[in-house]
Amino acid sequence: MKVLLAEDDQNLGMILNDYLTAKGYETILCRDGEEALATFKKTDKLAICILDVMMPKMDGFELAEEIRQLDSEVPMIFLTAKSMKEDTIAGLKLGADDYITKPFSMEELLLRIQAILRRSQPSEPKRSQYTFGKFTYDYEKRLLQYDSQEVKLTSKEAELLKVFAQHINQTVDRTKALKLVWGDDSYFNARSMDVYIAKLRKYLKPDENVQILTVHGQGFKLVDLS
Amino acid sequence: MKVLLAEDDQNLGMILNDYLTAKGYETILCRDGEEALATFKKTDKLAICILDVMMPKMDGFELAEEIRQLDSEVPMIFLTAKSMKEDTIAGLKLGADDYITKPFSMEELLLRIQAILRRSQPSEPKRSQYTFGKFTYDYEKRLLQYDSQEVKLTSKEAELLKVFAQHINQTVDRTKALKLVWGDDSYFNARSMDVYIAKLRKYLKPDENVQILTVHGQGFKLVDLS
DNA sequence: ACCTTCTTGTTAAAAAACGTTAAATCGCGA
DNA sequence: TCGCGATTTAACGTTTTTTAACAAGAAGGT
Repeated sequence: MKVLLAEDDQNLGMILNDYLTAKGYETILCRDGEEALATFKKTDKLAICILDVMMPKMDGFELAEEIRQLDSEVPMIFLTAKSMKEDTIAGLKLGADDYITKPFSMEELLLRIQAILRRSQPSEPKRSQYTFGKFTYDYEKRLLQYDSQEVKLTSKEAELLKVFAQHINQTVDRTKALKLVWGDDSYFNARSMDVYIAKLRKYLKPDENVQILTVHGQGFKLVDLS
Repeated sequence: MKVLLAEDDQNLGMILNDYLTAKGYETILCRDGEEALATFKKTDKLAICILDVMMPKMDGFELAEEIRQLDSEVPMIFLTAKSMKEDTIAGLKLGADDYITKPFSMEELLLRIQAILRRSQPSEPKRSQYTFGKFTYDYEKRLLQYDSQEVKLTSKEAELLKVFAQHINQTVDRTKALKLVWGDDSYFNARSMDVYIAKLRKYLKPDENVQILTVHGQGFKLVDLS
């Protein structure tokens, strides 16, 4: 179980790191917000993020916002210096699942982590195989199958389809998809994505119950109506 | 899913409000017992009430009693200042479903809300198909059908029609519709909505028994007279 | 009833977003 | 380096949404 730990205080960082490691978590400790964001982008299957609010370069709130853009599911816990009401409000608006004020005991933090993970567990496990309509899509193999037909996808096609498959029947924001697949959302990447949307639609044509709908001004939605 | 929130502490009120809103609930925050009771009376389909015990004008217990008079079903959770045994006992007598002592984590409250809602409502499957008059409307497919005709709706058209379809024969406030479809209710969005109302009316013309009536100064109402 | 003010209806034009196709460029293995 | 598939850029077409302007309707005061 991977835990992202963003804490600039060397001392507290080490303590948390050691404690959570001892409890069986695989922790990744980052010393500032930017480092944490970079780590988040390149780390798969993070179970939870524990973010200090006060950090150099990028504070916990900015960090949380960026992370939410990339992943609307991953739970986050804030570490706040005092019981600052504004802090907790700001944090909760960003979709934090909990917050804990310093000083706190390790047990307390652990309990909250466990409580949150217990709940977020039943949310579908990260697969690499998806089905929608009459299709089977294997992300690892980059293979989209229908009846006995199969199409080999390129890496961008595969990444993009994975994003939609993971959010089936939910609209995925353009910027979110762009950040997940292209890393950032520039104008040209956006146009590039439009081209790829067209490609995916072509692949999905054989089953009319599966469609990529566009939500104008917002994003796209892979719907399965079968 | 509507949640009535009765909490006089401005700060905690906002935190709860924001958190639950972020989690997808439609919260209505009231600052005292009387306001909460008034709100309860005029609000339809409340899923659950979260009541602070200590409040001005009317405390949580009185409020609970009044609410029970009006609705013997609606679940209630009490927020108590301390782990006061008498409080919890008194509350439970009034038909409370749960109580939680301050301070508590958001996570904890959410879990309890979910637990109660899970058992009080076998989670009705969310429809995406509606019928009114001779029409069939499928929100997911964005398809409005009449006889053998069918119209493909744009995303805004689809969203707006869904809002009306979900409140058939009830008037929907302008601001409510605006917030649901456009995200906020600015002047320009309001004018935009008027344009869309016209579009929907055009689509609905084939069946004169189905109409979008305007409730001047308030909103619109989709009526089905057949 | 008449006037005023505010709200809503209607239509057209402007602007923004998205779709499609093809050409240009990139990157990598032969 | 060449070739080739993958990806990006460009150009142009289409659709959706917003904005504007004006007409019509409703509400309230005199």
